[in-house]
Amino acid sequence: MGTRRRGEELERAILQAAAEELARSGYAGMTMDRVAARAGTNKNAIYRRWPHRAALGVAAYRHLSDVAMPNPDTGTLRGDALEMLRQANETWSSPHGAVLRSLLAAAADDPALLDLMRERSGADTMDRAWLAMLARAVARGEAPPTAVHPRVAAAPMMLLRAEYAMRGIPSVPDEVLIEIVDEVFLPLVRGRV
Amino acid sequence: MGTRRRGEELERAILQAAAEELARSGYAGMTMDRVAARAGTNKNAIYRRWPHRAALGVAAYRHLSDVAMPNPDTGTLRGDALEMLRQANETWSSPHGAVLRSLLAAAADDPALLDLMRERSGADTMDRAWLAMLARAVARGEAPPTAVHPRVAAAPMMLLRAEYAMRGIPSVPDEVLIEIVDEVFLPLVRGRV
DNA sequence: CCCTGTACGGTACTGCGCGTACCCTAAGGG
DNA sequence: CCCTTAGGGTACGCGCAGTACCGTACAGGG
Repeated sequence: MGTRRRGEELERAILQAAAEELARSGYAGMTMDRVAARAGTNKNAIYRRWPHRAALGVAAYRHLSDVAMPNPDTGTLRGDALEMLRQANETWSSPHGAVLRSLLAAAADDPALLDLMRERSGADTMDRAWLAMLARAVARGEAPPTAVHPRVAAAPMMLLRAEYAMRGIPSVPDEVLIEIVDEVFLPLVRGRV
Repeated sequence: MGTRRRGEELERAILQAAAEELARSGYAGMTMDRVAARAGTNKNAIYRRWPHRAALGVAAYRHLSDVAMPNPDTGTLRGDALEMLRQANETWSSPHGAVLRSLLAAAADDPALLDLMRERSGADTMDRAWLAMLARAVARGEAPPTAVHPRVAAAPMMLLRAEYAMRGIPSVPDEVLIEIVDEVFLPLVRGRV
């Protein structure tokens, strides 16, 4: 048979297959044999590139997602915060987000996965976006300067994440996002004198 | 050999063995074979009582834990909140908490486990304790009446939980608890006018 | 244009863990 | 005292991670 794929081409095929398996069965259901079969190759070619399943999982996730970091500027702190949460909620509810959640869940029992996820998680970038948002609010006189604080910036996303962890999974209703902003985030900003 | 255990006695022995395995290796590392061996019996006796590993895991967890709900009354809102967080942190850092976290992690991939855990999580009781705490602060004139709100009450524990999810595992340092109280919880209470 | 090293493909195998089947044997109630 | 019931011993079947071996196509240098 003429064409035997090599190098880049094969690697893309494997990542594609792994991503499809992730989307279909989650990380727990992604088996090396099925990935190999779907890619039309065998486990050898996979293990020659990634040392274990966790590495492949993270690589496949990276392959299908280049998440654009949102940076809304609606003119009000409330509008910006709500927009950030809505975009995050949308991302995490999507099939793509299901993959991410599945990886995060698995990471709790798999230190290798946890390390791999931490660097790629984009949490830092997210925090910076929130801090920038707060700085703009301060510049507008909408918030006291003391509101620009890492814990304040990280709180809303953490609450949203905890909401996901508590409910089964699917999607957090918009009312919850509004409550997080109106009952927690804005009072918190206001209270930091 | 004269004595062959039956019924209640055997069941307690199995649960005890399962709890010890949970404490030693977490849920992911609790194997049916080892539980059977430690209990001095075989998998037959286990599967006759619980349909699958998840059921045994939850049953074993219940067997070794009747968590006392803390209800501190230090005289100040700050003292109460810090005490609640410290006790939660201690519980979750303990072997017992490790078991709980391990079960929760596994629950993300195992719907049966998730259902079993939800009823036993004690989240409601926890929220009530925080609301009572806030009500006392209001009575002392330490907080505005509007601060008594479910989202406010739930926020600190959610932040602590998110902190656990982010870091690898072991224990959240006390400084973080203090920051959650001083930089988030108290300003939040103050800002709810 | 051949020759050789390297990567791919095929396959088989170890090790482990869940869940099941089968058969023998001790308990203990009628 | 016997007969049903439940425990004990053991051996499976199955699926999956990761490894080993070997033959073979491909690329690139001579």
